[in-house]
Amino acid sequence: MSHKSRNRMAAGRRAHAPVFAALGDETRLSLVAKLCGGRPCSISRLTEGSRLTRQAITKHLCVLERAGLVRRVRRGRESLFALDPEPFEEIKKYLEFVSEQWDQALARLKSFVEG
Amino acid sequence: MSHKSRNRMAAGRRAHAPVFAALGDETRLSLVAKLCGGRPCSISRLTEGSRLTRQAITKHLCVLERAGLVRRVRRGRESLFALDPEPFEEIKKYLEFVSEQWDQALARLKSFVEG
DNA sequence: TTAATATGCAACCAGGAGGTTGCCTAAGAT
DNA sequence: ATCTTAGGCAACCTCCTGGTTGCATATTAA
Repeated sequence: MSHKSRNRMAAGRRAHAPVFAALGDETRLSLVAKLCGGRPCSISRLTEGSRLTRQAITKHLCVLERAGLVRRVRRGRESLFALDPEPFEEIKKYLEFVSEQWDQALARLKSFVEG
Repeated sequence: MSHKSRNRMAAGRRAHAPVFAALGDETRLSLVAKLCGGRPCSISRLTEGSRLTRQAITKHLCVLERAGLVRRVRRGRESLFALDPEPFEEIKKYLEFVSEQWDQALARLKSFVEG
């Protein structure tokens, strides 16, 4: 692997780790699921049906926001949150890259064994 | 959305959250990157070039192992670790599902506005 | 104006995560 | 048999995380 490629991968790690971390929590995954509906939701609305406090949900939303997975826009007295699909696409590409590397490595090992 | 579908999604969250969490750390992503090479690596080998202790790396490997991202096999006095691509595929599918839901929701909103 | 709703802010707490050190055991190498 | 290397185990520390409660503030509704 080239130096450039290695640096790119290291940069990718720094960028992707927070996104993975933000998704690494059941509560936050359920928030993401609710926001998949397409229409922005207020904090109160997102808290409905949860056993957690509004503040707990707020914190989780902040985590998602810091990771860029969600955007907040203030409307009147409420904070509306909506999904941002871009980071999802990013880490999907990253996972595809990992799979690809893995497959190529296996192919090399196979040809080495056979050759 | 149907009840079945909702239950399936909740089960998916329970299954996927730990995987995302395991990937939500730069050190562990770099370990994954090294293991993408295809050949199993010992703990000492994976520690080489890191500023962390062998024990720290061991802990990270245990996290990856608990999440199913990595498999350990003992050979002589060393523990060899290899990637398991299956969980990667799983969360990739999950991300694709999220994107899909999002796109469909957007399409519905669009037709609602236009109609 | 007054009441109700939606949110923000801060303090606080328990537990877990990431990391270190020290010591012990097992397996190769000489 | 002895030395060296790879790894496991446990204690310990610090900081972050997930969660709570209490109170303050800004809108909206009556």
